[in-house]
Amino acid sequence: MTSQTLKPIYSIVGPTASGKTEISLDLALKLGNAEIINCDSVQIYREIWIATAKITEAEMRGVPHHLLDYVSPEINYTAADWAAEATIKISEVESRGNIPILVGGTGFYLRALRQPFFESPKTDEKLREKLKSIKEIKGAEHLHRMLRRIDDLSAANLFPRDYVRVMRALEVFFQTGIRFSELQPKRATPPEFADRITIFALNPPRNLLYQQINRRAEKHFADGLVEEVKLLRERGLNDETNALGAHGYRRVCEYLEGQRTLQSAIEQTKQDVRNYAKRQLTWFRHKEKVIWLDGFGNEEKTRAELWKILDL
RNA sequence: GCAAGGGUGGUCGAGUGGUUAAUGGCAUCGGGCUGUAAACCCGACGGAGUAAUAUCCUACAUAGGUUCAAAUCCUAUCCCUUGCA
Repeated sequence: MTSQTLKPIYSIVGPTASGKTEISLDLALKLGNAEIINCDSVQIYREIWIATAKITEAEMRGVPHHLLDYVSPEINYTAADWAAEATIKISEVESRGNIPILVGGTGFYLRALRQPFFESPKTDEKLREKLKSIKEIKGAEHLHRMLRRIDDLSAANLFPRDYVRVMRALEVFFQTGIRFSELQPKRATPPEFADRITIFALNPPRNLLYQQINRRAEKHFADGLVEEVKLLRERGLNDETNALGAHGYRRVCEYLEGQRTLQSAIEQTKQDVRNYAKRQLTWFRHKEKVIWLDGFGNEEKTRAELWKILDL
């Protein structure tokens, strides 16, 4: 089969605030038979709107959107959960004769889809709580020492303070009795469609991107981010959830707890998002084979470049 | 005007005669990351130079001085903060 006859799947990635939504929507409209699948780890959550820059019904202009705004914010969703859902969505879209476009900034999710994880158990929340309290009391390094005793190889590959990964390795062992390092080489086979995905990555000039991020953070606060968080908390949503851990939300929580001023919450949010954007770029530079589009997604020249590549 | 305390690298902030471009935080840049990923973690970070060393510059408000040696002590000047007028 040549690339001409393969059914294409497109993906638009890039740092936050680079204009992924705009360009992917236009791509979908130009293709005429495309459906968008969200690939952003925070936009999946319901009820958190303002600081996620979620597209509205009206803005979708008739293009079907999937895996958007569908998970309850109490749930701590994972990359594996998303990958499983996305796999199903892709086949559904294609069975309708349509083209899937994966859009979002979470490189790790995209990777979980294209190169699935090895077989390992779901998170045991109770166990995680237990490990967390050990970390609080004895420090991250103590967890690393525990890991060294049961799985020296994994421990050697992880920094002592990287407790998120150390905890996962410990959890896998406690839940299965098998060392994480033994499981790790047992890669699952990639899905059939993995090689059919063409990834485009937006790459606006760094300084302009940072400016855009700052403006957007200001706007989110002006649009009532604080009120949104207040409502969610009044409804009993815990600050510890992934959903409230998102940029902006976490800083508003701190503000509402009296730990910082409103102004400092705004400034820190800007900073968080800028740092995040840089990490996203690092990911796409090294982890995925992407076609770079220099510029914002809402710029004419960026679009023109994409249409040219796709011969549209 | 008087009194007291200050002026340190992009920024905040330690240091208060003696390895050393100067602890640490932040920013910035680079990187890692297989079930928390908008998370978590690691590295570089005065300038020039080298593949890397070496080496050479320039630095703790400014100008002098003391000393073998000064961001650190002294003098003058400029500026800042607070208190009293």
